[in-house]
Amino acid sequence: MLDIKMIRENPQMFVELLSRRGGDFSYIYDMVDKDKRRREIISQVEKIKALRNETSKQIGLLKREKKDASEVMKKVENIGVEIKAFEVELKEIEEYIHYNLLMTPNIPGKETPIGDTEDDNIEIKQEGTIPTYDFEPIPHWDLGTNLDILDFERASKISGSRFTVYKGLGARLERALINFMSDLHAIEHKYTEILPPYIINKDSMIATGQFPKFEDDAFKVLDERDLYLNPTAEVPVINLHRNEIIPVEQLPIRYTAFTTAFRQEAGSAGRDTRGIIRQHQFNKVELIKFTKPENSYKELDLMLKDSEKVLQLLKLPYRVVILCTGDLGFSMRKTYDIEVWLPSFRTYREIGSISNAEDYQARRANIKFKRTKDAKPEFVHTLNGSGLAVGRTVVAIMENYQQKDGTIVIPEVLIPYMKTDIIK
RNA sequence: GGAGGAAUACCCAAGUCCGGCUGAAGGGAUCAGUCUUGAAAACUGACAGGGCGUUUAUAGCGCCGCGGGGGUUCGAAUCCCUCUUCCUCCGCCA
Repeated sequence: MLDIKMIRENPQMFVELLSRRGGDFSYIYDMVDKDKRRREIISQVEKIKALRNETSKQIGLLKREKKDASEVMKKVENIGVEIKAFEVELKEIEEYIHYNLLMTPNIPGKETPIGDTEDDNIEIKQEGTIPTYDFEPIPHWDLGTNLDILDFERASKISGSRFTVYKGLGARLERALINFMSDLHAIEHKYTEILPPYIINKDSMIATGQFPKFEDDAFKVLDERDLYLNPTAEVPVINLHRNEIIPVEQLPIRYTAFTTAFRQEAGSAGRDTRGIIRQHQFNKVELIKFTKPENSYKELDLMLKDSEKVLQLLKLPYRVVILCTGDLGFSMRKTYDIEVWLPSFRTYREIGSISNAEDYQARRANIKFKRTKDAKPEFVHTLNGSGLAVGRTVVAIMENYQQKDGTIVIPEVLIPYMKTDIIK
């Protein structure tokens, strides 16, 4: 979340920056007014409390000396009532401010281009050559059904729409990619591997920014506890350090985590209904970093390179874009999307997203570090990126490596994991 | 699922029955110093942090803080309610 202290210094600047995302943020001014009232009340209440503490101490002294304290006690009797009245108002104001801060997205960074839709994203690089075919490339859902490695019909029997059964070498391809990506990041790129819980509490969802605004996107566990299915490894892994002061020598912390992610896709009805591009359940290998503020953009670019490496090794053509303000995620200051070429779509599709939240999530999650033993704690910067979405990588391999006879050649780096060089 | 027990500062731990000189004893670890060529030992000293408010201020002062939240009271680590986590035993289970 944003810092109310900084907002009150310059509210119009925050309103202007937030408006770049689209929407009305004029309520910020009201928050600043409420914050002023909040501080007034605190000053008053604390004066009264100081008096009460002092007087109570006197009562204690008198009683210990077996003296009569009833007169002094009468004097303070009503102090509690007075405090309570102030605290009712204070609580109301604080809840208002806190809720609005939770509902307010991050301000876009300087390098985030202003725009409304993904059409305003800026392409910064293309890599790999788009393959040409002497036949009409077919979409992955047909390839998968023909090869009997993806089973959509039976998946809907078991679970419903937007679920898929992987079968035979299809299942092995998914598993091979999970291992290939995890090995690359954990062993080659030196990220510490994490295997987190997939069921997550509400505090964690609030800390990374999913809640309260996007509660509809999560699968809720039917249980008296407030528990939800993991929507992305970003949530459990950032929350590893919630309410912690990280020893400065540990920074930067780099984690990689394979998780299965679950999403309602509530706002995507009718989009990508065929195939496995958009599923309620999908696998992802994620990269997460905690850094000092001054290093976060350097680490962001390194993270982008680590993600790109997956596609380079798989020899898949892709491009990188910078998301514009209208496409930027709620908690993020700056985001790169990696988009892979899909022949049957004749376009690039998102396969990974690499973002810097700066201190936005750290402030929500209360994650700090101290430069020295006596220094004041500062918020870390949090970064997260895909490394990559596994299901979409399966799609990219199937489509880009398809042959005229309907078979799929396995990329060389995956052969040790697949124990075969072709799916037929 | 059943029956008990516990949560105090970096760690261990006293205090909780019987509320007030406990804003938290004591020990360990750590840091600094004395001694030493250096180190160890011994001795001396420091050692609650974090948030909030006020403020030019990482100075002062104040408020909060003994697992979290709430309550009783002039006053709560101590009493009451509630939640969470951990431990022991029984049952069940991959």
